[in-house]
Amino acid sequence: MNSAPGPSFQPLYLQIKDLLTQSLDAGEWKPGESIPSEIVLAARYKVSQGTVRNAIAVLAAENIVVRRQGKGTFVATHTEEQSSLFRFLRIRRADGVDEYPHSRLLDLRRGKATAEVARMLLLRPGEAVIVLRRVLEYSGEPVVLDEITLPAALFRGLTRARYDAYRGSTYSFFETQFGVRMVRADERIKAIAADATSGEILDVPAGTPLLAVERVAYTYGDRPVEWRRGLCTTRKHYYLNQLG
Amino acid sequence: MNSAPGPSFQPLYLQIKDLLTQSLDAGEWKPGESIPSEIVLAARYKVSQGTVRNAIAVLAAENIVVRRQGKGTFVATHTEEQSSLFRFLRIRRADGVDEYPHSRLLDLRRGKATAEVARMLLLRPGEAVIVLRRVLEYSGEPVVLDEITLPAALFRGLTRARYDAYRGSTYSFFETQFGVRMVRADERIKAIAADATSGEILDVPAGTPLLAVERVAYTYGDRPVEWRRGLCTTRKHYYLNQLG
DNA sequence: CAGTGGTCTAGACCACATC
DNA sequence: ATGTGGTCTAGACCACTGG
Repeated sequence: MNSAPGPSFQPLYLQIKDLLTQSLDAGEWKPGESIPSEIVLAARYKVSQGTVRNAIAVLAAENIVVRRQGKGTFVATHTEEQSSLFRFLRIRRADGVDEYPHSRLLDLRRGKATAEVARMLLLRPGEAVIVLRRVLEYSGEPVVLDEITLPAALFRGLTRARYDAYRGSTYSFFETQFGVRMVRADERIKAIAADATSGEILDVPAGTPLLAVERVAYTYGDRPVEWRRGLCTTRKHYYLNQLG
Repeated sequence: MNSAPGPSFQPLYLQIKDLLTQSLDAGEWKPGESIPSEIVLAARYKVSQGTVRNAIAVLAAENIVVRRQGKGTFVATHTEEQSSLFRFLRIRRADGVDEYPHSRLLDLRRGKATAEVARMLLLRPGEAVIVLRRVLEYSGEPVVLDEITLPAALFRGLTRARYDAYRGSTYSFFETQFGVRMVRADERIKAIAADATSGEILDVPAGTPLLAVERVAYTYGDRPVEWRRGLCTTRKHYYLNQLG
């Protein structure tokens, strides 16, 4: 069933991968659900099972889907899977204990995209955004002060009450409540001095060195949908990174 | 040619991968050289070409080898390959220009492993180590102050003169001069204040916030062979990380 | 041209999960 | 027992490299 070379020079399995990605993006299969079996997909796309396997292998390597022997292939989710709980959270306790922090929302406001945010999120300057400020607490102690900027168009109905009512990680919240699934992010880290405001919130003196972590997060198709800046005390915590 | 299940429950291709890793570790093929073709390896190990492909695919995913269509499969190296120039160097210029820094060695001394270093490098406390201090300069400006601790047993003959004489990255130096190839590293990042010494070297006032990046680097078989602590000014630079 | 890795297929069997 | 993904094989052909 080898398709003719055609105008596209992409290998078949990457074309299949793109088709699967489109279906995922369109919501044909939702996070946590299983996608059709390899045999069914092979019939659907008129290719061999091996080619489908190859396509799915790429999606699995990108953490878009998760394969479970004997059960099926599932759309990855931020909701379950402790394994990926720390995929987008690199702050760890210095004493080595694994702890997932509690989030406390400080405020939520609607505003217009600044030039910088508009550039990062590919919005028009002045386009409507939602800005959340929150604190991440480990064992009750404030450690991270986050400012999260979101395109309002994608997060209609996001209110303080809904955020507070949700149990789970932020990306789980975005995924289940707004259908926006984060698949990738870039971070830029600097060291800065705490100012009066952030120092007070994080319970450190002004001037204390903090990690400043700026993040752009992307959904399917490399579309940026979140801009974030976190200030983090590293008195009892550190940022963990694995270089492969 | 399916081998009997045997006492090992590992799939064949992972067993092949381990055999290849052993050969790499033993220096049968050196960095930059090509390994035998898939067909030759399949004959050598009495398995099908597909199984060898699978084994090599894992090694390629771990950046242990590099596959080049039409040419062969090569042992990855820190010496060539601009693509991997920044794999272990995450500090970038804030203005976006790609620049590889120049290294200036401050001093090199021999000493004994402290308890902390011994634990990190799996040495006996007091075992001989070599400690390098150096500055990374971008466009002539000091940006990173590194302290690098190495097990003396693996780096015999490492002298200031040899370090200064070498042209290329540090890991390229280790690889070509001492046969120690880094394949993986863990980093822990904190924000600290510059003290008088580091401030002077990095040309910032004491108290300036700096990134403190601690690294343990590993060679084949997850053996730790380098401990490093870098202090980095983030006035014109940042630490880049990609979360996948 | 020959040799390499890259893709695709078809089929067999294994390991695991579920009923 | 059935269905899933995981492994392994054998063979064909494609795309790229270099003599």
